[in-house]
Amino acid sequence: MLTINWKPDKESSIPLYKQIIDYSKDRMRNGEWTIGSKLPTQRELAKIFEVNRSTIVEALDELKAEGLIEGKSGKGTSIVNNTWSLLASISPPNW
Amino acid sequence: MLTINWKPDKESSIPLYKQIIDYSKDRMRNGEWTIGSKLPTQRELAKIFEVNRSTIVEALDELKAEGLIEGKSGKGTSIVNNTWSLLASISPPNW
Amino acid sequence: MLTINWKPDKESSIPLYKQIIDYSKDRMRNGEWTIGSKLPTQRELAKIFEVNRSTIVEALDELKAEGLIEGKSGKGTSIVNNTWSLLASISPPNW
Amino acid sequence: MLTINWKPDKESSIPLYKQIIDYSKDRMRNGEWTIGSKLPTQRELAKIFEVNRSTIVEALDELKAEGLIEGKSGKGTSIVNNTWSLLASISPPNW
DNA sequence: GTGGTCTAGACCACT
DNA sequence: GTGGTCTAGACCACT
Repeated sequence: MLTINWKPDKESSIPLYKQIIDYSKDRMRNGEWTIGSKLPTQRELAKIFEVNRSTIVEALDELKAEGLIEGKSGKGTSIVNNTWSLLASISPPNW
Repeated sequence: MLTINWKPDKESSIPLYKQIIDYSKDRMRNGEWTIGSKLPTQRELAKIFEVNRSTIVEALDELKAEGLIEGKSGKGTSIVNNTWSLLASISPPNW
Repeated sequence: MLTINWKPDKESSIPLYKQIIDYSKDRMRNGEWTIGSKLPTQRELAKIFEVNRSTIVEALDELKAEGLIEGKSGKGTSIVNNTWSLLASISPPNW
Repeated sequence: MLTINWKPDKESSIPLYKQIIDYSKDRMRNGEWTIGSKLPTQRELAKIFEVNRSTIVEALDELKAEGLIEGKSGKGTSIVNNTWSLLASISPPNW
């Protein structure tokens, strides 16, 4: 299980769910969140980040849509990392 | 009639109507917009600032509420400046 | 113009827009809000009730759907009361 | 789950939420959306129609008020069709 | 000026 | 997970 000691900035003009997405991607890029590792449950994440669980759902939805994580009902959410997607969001390749 | 060559920044995270309020207060503080001078019509302001007229109405509403301007139906809007109000919004007096 | 000195209860489990609908219907039933009288503007109601204008719009939408009020762009909202509709919503007649 | 391949026309002068209401009623009239079938989630509909979820909610609110659909927290929205209501909105009977 | 429409974002209740 | 509620902000049409 991943450990997290960070909170989104509620004063920031960047939406909470986007801050969470960015934070998660950073962790994956850094290799801190490796493929196969499991995320805390949505309820736990909500407590850790001190946001509503719906905000967590919104962030995870996007990460799922980008193929970075995978959630199976009742089995938690895991990193299925996709290096290409992450690289692409930094700077597009010039092939 | 006052001349204006400034536009709010549509990319800013500061709401358009707030940028317009701030800009107006600055002009009054600077003494560029003196008591008694008339503002362009709402429609003209909308064109000048490149925003919707409703956004102008919203900004003028607040300036009116603060007693800085006064609008009479069919007679345009004029500065009735209130130095105290403006000072107050910089730093509160310590009486 | 109707005078209002009431605010919805933000702590209540009843949604704000529903409290506003109920309050409005009560005023009409009591005959305090008579046919033809004009409501304050949506923006004023928002200030009076200390809610967002969207919440006002949501409440007025329902009253409109029930044929109790009528809103005209640029001309405000008026009571067009329908006694039958109001009675029906208290208790169904037993004919 | 119902399949949808249609989008409201953003250029139309008919409000988006009204287009969505009309489209939905047509589907029900045609018998394509049968009683008991489930609609996609509000968030999915928003993506499909390329509008904000609030616009979806506005449309569903009306369909709900007309008794055509029913939404249950955490359980999605289903068609509870009311043929009379639909017929009535095409042309009133001449009894 | 004002009602109407729409977007973006967030939280809650209930499952 | 999903419907329901609410806020803040902006634009448009019509007067």
